[in-house]
Parts: sequence; structure tokens; C-alpha cells
Amino acid sequence: MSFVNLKQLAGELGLSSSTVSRAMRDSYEISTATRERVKAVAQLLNYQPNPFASSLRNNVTKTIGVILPQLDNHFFSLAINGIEEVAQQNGYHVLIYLTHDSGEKEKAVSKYLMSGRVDGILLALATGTRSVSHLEKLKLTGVPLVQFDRVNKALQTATVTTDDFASSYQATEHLIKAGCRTVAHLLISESLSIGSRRLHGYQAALRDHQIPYDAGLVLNGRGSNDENLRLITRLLQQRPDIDGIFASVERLALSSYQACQRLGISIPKQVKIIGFSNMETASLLAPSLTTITQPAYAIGKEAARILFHAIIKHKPVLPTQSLELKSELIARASTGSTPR
Amino acid sequence: MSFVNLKQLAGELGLSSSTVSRAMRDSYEISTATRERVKAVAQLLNYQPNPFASSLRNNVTKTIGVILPQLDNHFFSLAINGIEEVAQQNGYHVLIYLTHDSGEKEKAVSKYLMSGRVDGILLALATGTRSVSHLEKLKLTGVPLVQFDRVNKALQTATVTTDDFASSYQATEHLIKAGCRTVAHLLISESLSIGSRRLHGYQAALRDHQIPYDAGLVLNGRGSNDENLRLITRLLQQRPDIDGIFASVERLALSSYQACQRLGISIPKQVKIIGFSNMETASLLAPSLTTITQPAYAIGKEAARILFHAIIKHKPVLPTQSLELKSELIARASTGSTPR
DNA sequence: CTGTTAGCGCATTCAT
DNA sequence: ATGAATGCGCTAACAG
Repeated sequence: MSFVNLKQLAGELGLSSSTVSRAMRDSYEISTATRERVKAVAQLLNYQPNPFASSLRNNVTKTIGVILPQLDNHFFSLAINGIEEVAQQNGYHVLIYLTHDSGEKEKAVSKYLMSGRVDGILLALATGTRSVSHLEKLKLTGVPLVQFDRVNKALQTATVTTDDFASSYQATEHLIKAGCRTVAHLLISESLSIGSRRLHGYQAALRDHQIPYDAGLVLNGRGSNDENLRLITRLLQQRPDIDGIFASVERLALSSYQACQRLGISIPKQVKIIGFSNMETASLLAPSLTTITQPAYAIGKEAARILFHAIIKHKPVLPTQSLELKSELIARASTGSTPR
Repeated sequence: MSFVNLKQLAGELGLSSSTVSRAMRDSYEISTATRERVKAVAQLLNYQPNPFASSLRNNVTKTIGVILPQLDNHFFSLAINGIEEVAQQNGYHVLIYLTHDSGEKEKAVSKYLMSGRVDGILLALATGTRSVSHLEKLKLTGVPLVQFDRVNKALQTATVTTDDFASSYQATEHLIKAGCRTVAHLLISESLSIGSRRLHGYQAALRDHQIPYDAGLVLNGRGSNDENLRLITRLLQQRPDIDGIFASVERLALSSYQACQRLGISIPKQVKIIGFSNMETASLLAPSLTTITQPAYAIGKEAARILFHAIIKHKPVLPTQSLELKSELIARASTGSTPR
């Protein structure tokens, strides 16, 4: 792995390592002549400063950590795209950690990051997280922390989320205005911010349209895909009066689409489906499936921006910096992408 | 950011830092009593060794780098899932870099990684990459490098790919056996390994079935989605004899699906479409769209495994370790995923 | 403008 | 079984 180091480079140049170091960092106290000579030879020898030595010395890592539940989900993929872009603009590196929605893994990861490995952290909470004490601890170390999408307000950090309540209200209203009277809601874990906020939007829309809330129409889809599919199928069989479904997440929207197909229920004639989704394909399924597309890319970007602001200005991340971005009703491609 | 360091911990314990260091690393020359005492207090004070100091000292980073074109694509998201899992199993951290298919970005990234920042690299080539000299240089530094999916054989590293030729042959044959006589091929950049191999599979199937190859049926879809859609639409208008489409990538399959819908062409009655895709949704579009699903998750895992083997055993990565995994015809969910 | 020196935190000699 | 001393590669304080 023989890399050229500062000392060797200095030897080659007949200069001291400090001079070379300064020249490489464009210090004002180095003559233009030497600076250029140094840079030329550095280029030649392919000198790259050892990042760990710099980090150790400067207490700056030029790295951020991103903790997410998964990536096999279009929302988070797009968010990472945004995050990585902003990071690259700022000359930062991105460490990625997947929790697979396990609270335990999240705990383990926060421990890794308590070692000063990163200058800041972006976090989307795992579904399995009960207590946030590990994150409180992490915050105490002073590392700037920004939550996005799946957040916990108790943590007192900046958060970047979508307008869950408003868009859920809008989605439910959309179904009601389309003539639905019995709208089921496919809920994801209620302890998750997006879960409860979307449920509330649904409930509010019903109330405002004088439709009584029926808890029997709310299904908790926290299981596996197969399990969810079974539950939805059963619900549709037990309640043939259901004429609309509002799914709080992409997977549940697709599962309900599948359930209807299997039961021979015609979409959107007999049952109308609307759900959150961030796939480009979703538009292909329209009008069978109406979607609410979240600005995933923008969420990633904004979260990263808030984080870098804090890192660079050495200021804490305040809850008041939180942002709520608008989602878009009716399927539409989220961001330009090229084929694979 | 005050973290507890070794010295402070040692002070607290009334021991020297070397003893504490040894105790933390389970050295045999430390009494069980002290070791346990040290670990207890370390836990209490939440001591985490500074990773940069260790890296500097040991010349080991416990970090790998992953370079990919994009993430807004289901294939790479799933691959990362596999990579991250294997990395976590090995106690490694994962740095992620997106090239957005730009050769320039790829070059810049390989420069970052020439500083010894990582112990190994996983790479899927950017479409825009012409020369691979920057990667040759990278290899010369001695960092183990494994290519996956989009590879360049000239680089002489291990590669992990799918059976592009075989599955393309199979896909084309599938259409022919279904009665198609005029099969169009939507090609992605021919300079990409996956591009040329898939084209060859298509050509071979035609030849074996005595169907003359018609270059006018091959469309190069390297542009934006909108551009591709326009090109495909035009092709379908100019060649009403087309009764089958084989798309080499997901985006092109979807675009052709859209094009047919717009032109009022019935799928699969008038035109049958088959394409590579790694989305779970793809199954929803069946039977209109038949898909070839790549084992994305497995590819990520295997590539990571080969890399870690090299890292841990301090052995070079050899081209002979290359793997070719099988894809699956007809849509099927790729891996279990939970709702967002 | 350039060189000398010291120290970031850790792990490893080499002593005892 | 434990401690003292050294150096990984870099930068910044302090000379000159």
C-alpha cells in the first residue's frame, strides 16, 4: 500500500515537511514559486495527505454519517441521492448505516458514531426504536444531528419531514370527493411520526366531511408483505362496503392493489386506492392507483444543508430550523434518472 | 465534542494507558481482574477509542468504499443492502460515492480513495467512463478492488455480474417462442459491459432461430427518459411490424410500456415486452410486462464477500475469483422488504 | 518566507 | 502483569 507521505515529499523537494504542508494548503506565507514547485512534485509523486493524520490533528473528519432503516425503498434511495450531492459539494464523505428497522442495530450504530468518527449525523428513525436514550446520549457528545422523515420530536433536533397531516387529509378528501363513503386506512406503526400524523390527517378529513370514524377500518400493517397482503384481503372480504383505501406507505398501497386483483375487485371502479409512493412506476399504475409523491430528493438535500450549516458555522442544530416540505398528489416522476 | 480518551480513562483507573489499551484489546498479558475492572469503567465513562488514532497507528481503516453510478435505481439500492450487511458482519464501515454516471466524478472519487482512506473498494463503473487509467492507478496503490454489475474486464480484478448473455438470450427466445417475429432491442450504452453482453444475447437468439438481424430494430437509449420515450414512440410508428420488445434496462422497459399505452398498442396482444427490472412493482404490471429480475442483493453480498476475503487474508483480488450469478425470468419480488 | 518542535490518541516496543 | 517511551502522518505554535 506504499503511499507517499509528507516527509518523503519534503525530502524529495529539499524542504521541511511543514513548508510542504503549508504549500499544499495554499498558506499565504509561502512564496508562489515554492508553492508551485511543491504542487508539481506532489502531483508527480501522486501525493495524497493521509486523512486520518489530519483528522487526528484537526479534530475534523470531513465525514458525515447517515443512519436509515433501509435502502430497498425508493424514498430513502432518493433521499441519499440528495444527501450525497450536498455532501460532495461541501467536500464531505458519507458513511452509511442501515438499521433494518431494528432498534438494537440503531443503538449499535449510534455507539460507533460516538467515537468522533463523523462531524455530523443524519437520521431516519427505525420502526423498532422504543426509547431514544441512545440518541440523547449521542446528542450529548455534541455531534450535530438532524432527523428526517421518520423523526422523534422529543429529541429536540432540527427535523425535515413532509406535510404528512396535510397530504393525508387531502388524500382522504380526494377519495371522499370521488364518492367513497367507506374509506379504509392502512396504517404503519403508530409510534412512528409518519404513522400517527397520517392517521390524524385521515381522521380529520373524515370528521370534516361528517363521516363517522370506524376503528374497524384501520389496519395496522407492520408485518411482512405476505402478512399484510393476507390481512388486507381479509379486511376486504369482511367489509365488502369498503370503496376506498388510503395507504400510508408504498408497500401497503401495492399490497392492497394486489389484494384487489386477487379478489377480482375492479380498481378504481369498485375500490379506489390512494397511497404514498415514490416510485416512478407508480405513474404507470395510474389511474388505478393514485399516489402521493414525497419530495424525497429535496428532503435529503435540505436535511444535509441544515446539517452542514451547523457543522461549518460550529453552531448547534436547533429544532426551530425544522422544515416541512410539500408532497404532490397524483403520481409524477420524482426526479430525473437515467437507465441502468 | 469532549470524548473520553485512553489517557483520561487510565487516569481514572490509576493505571497506565498502555495497560488500559491492552485490557481493552483482551491482551493475554493482562490479569482477568484488571481487564474486567478496566472494561467496567470504560463502559461507565462511555469510552470509545478514537478510530483515527487507531487507523493511523495500525494502518487499517475498517472502512470500505462503494462507488456507484446512482441510487435512484432499484438494482443498486438492493446491492447496497447486501454490501452493507456483509460489511456490518465484518465490523466494517461503508463510505458511499455516487458518480451520476460521470467519468469525471469517478476520477475525482478514485483520487479521494488513493489516500488510504479505505481498506477496499467496490465499484460499478460509470456509463461516462472512457479510459480506466484512473482505476489502474488506484489498483497500483494496492487497495483491493472488486467490480460488480458494470465492469471492465481489462482492469483485471474480480468481477461479480449477472448472466447477461444467457438471460438476454432466454428473454429473446421467450418472445420468439411466444410468436414474435420482429423483436426490437432497446440497448443501453454499448461500451458498457451489460450493454454489449445483452445485445449479443439478443443477436444469438435471433440467429439460432433463423431470424435475420436488423440493425434498424436496435435503439440506443442513452438519453433522458423523455428523449427515450420519443425515440421509442417513433420507432413503433415507423415499424408497425414490431411485435416484441426486449429492453436491456428497467427504465427502457417502462418507457416502452408507456409508449405503447400512448399509441394505443395493446400489451401483450399486439406487442409483447420483456425487460430487465428489479422492482417489486414489476410483478404488478405482469403479464403486460415480463421481467428479468437480477439477484441484486446477492450480487452486493458476493462482491463484498470477495472483497473482505482479500482484505482479511491480505491477498490480492484475482480475476479468477469472478462470479456470474443467475437472473430470474418472469417478475418476482427480489427480497423481503418492509413498508416505509 | 522557511525550519524546528511538539502533540493529536493509540498501540507497540522495550523495559522492569 | 504493568509502565515508560516511541512513532504512525500531519499541522500549528513558535522561532528565526
